[in-house]
Amino acid sequence: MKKLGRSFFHQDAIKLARALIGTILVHRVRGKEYRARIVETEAYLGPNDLASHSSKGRTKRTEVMFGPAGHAYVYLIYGMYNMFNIVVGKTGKAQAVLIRAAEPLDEWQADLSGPGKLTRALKITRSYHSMDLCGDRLYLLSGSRIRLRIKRSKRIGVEYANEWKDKLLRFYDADSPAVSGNVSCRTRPSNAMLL
DNA sequence: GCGTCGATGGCA
DNA sequence: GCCATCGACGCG
Repeated sequence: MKKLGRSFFHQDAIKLARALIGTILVHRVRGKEYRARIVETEAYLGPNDLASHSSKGRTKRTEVMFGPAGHAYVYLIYGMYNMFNIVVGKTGKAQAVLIRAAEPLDEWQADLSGPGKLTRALKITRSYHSMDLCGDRLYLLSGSRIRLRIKRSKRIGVEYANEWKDKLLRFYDADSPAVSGNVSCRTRPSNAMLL
């Protein structure tokens, strides 16, 4: 498994949202290392995409999305949840991929089956906003993609986005119990436990 | 197993 | 006054 570098993140948001499924998110903090396999993402395509925060234009919060790829876009939603996104695509296109769900790896037990639950368990807070993901603190590793079945659907929670609300920009591992809204992830052991 | 609803704070 | 959410509650 190789650390994913800058050029990986320069790909278009749709390609990348798909390519990120099965990769490993690594967070090193206070002497510990948390690793999780990403199983669900959403692509946000830039200022034309009414579901994307970059459609509001450049603000203090969205500024990082207009910069180079491979940085974190983290924001607070509903007063209590942090959303973790990766800035992707060509510089200035203001595209991002939201990381929505993952499976914990190693001996670590956690419920990462939703974007708010994922950041809470992985301890990704707003202090990570604009962090370079090509560093040593929070980064990605290529994962195994054999027998990977990726499905797509409309994005979650963007009903306000007019003609953009139904576009198939959510990607998920069809065989993962940790995909958000999947009831079986609460009644059945995770893939990691079955080994 | 479902639908509904309240929490809670930054942002435009 | 919105929200790229979650979890608790009531139902029958």
